[in-house]
Amino acid sequence: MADLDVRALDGILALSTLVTEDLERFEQRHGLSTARVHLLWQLGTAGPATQRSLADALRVSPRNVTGLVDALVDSGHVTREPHPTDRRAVVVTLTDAGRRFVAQLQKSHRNLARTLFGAVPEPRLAAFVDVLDETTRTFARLMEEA
Amino acid sequence: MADLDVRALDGILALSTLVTEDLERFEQRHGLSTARVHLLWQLGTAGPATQRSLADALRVSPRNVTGLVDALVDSGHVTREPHPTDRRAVVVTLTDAGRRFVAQLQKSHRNLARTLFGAVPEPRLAAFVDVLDETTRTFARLMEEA
DNA sequence: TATTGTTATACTCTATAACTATA
DNA sequence: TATAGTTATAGAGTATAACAATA
Repeated sequence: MADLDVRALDGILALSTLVTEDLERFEQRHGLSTARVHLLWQLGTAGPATQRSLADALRVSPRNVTGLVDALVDSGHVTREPHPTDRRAVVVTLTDAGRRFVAQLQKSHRNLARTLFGAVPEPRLAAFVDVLDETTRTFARLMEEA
Repeated sequence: MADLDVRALDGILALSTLVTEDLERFEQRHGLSTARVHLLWQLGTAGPATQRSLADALRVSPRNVTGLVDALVDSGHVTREPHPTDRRAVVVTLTDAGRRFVAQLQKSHRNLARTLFGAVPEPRLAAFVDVLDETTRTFARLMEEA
């Protein structure tokens, strides 16, 4: 049996893989890819945005955002609107269909959380979240230093 | 503050993202992509394999394996050897450089586990791993049913 | 001058289908 | 007939560089 810390890391990755696969099935049922769903999720949580700010938020190139927005305009999930004051920029906005999709995704996310952790007693789950939070903060700090 | 189960799920995904980014930096330092590293990792843990069995293990198409092996032969990490009994098949084997890379990757993995979880007291970490294991088993079972 | 977004180009990962050699 | 792997083709995601319009 591997060390406890390696088992913890492998466990995180295994569970994350299962969750990701579940998300991909959700995406496929809606005919959307992970990259496009990321963009929709970003719009859903942060509101309408220029392509430049989307590129920064998603940490991809502006050229990449052009392609993703093209596809999402074609599929009817977003629209390009003129920026009110900067005529170089466009504002990408969710359509009704886009908002419905994001709402379904959020609901699916909550359902998954309940399915996964609903049976874990509250004190154990609270301790679990604590370890997760501490570890994430520690790691983020270490990565900034390096 | 979101429900505890949603916080647990989001925490898993956030930590997994950080770990994945760390792995990608490691890969880039070695001039390898995630897909190629998966194949090397598979060879490192399960030993030499035919392309067909690699396609099954990685759950990608045989055609995809051809491309990945082509690239890894070019970069000197694997070789194609004739199959001892089946002249249709090739056996993909790690070179010395491939084995060194996998060994470094495993070492980096262990170091990361220690960095992440080394400061967590053993009883808390054991409880953490228990929740992780239970949740993963529950989820895997549910997905098989569906 | 600097910034926003697009066109041009290219690379990787991925898939399916048709094909060859072998089982 | 069935299987292992390759060639042919295609599409998505990603990147950089050059460019046009605007700030």
